[in-house]
Amino acid sequence: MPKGFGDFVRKCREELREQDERYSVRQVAQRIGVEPSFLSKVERGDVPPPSEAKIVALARELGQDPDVLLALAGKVSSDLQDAIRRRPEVFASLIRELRRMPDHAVLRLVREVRDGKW
Amino acid sequence: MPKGFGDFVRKCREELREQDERYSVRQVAQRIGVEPSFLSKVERGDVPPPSEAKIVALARELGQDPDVLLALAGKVSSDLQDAIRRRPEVFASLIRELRRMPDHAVLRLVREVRDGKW
DNA sequence: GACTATGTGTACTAAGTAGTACATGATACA
DNA sequence: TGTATCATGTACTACTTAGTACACATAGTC
Repeated sequence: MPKGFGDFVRKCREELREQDERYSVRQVAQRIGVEPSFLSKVERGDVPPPSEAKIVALARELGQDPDVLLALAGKVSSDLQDAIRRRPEVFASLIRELRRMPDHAVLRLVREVRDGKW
Repeated sequence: MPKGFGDFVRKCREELREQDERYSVRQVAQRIGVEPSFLSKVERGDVPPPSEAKIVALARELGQDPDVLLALAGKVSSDLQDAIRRRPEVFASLIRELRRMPDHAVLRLVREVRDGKW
């Protein structure tokens, strides 16, 4: 783990804390359902990032995109994995094809699909 | 694991074996770099599917699509996961958008991208 | 100056992952 | 009839995951 996860979480939490006392390690830990010492170690990169469920809870708590936080933790949301596993050839070829495309190209694709031309 | 993985591997291997003696548990195990007893247990669902590397080697050996075999094992190829992790928002929205689309729609998309219209 | 909250250090654990090593009994063949 | 090959059963292990439990030192506060 390239240590980005813990730093990011700590930064987010401390920023929120400037406005609201309820964003201490202890209180956030309690709200997402882990021990304070564990969250402390996670933030300092002392232990690897927690499970997907806790990361999603943390993202909620910090007002961050769960997929981004999961990515920082080196993970991919299990519902995305499910989608790929259900149709491996299709999604594998799609992702490999788009891997090297710039963001705006992929996003244009998303919008076209969403606008029902398919 | 819904037990499909082992059965599928065994079926593939035994089919190949009708033509070629070299597809015994022992010899295949040796070629993919595991103990025969381990492959035997894998095929019978006695233990969970092996690591990604072994599954890919097995797919090669059996002439199967690695992504399909990985999917049967409940996994997603790590290079696909990497692609998603590098741009979580983009790929997450893309996959969630396409999740409920029929195969032919997604494949048409793949072809259009490949044909450089983007 | 006792009380409380805060962040952190130490020690431990239960379950899962990914196999190896070796022994056994059956089968084939020469 | 030995020997080589086959599939499989039993036992064990090192590593990782995902945390808990509790003690500790510090800082504010009533």
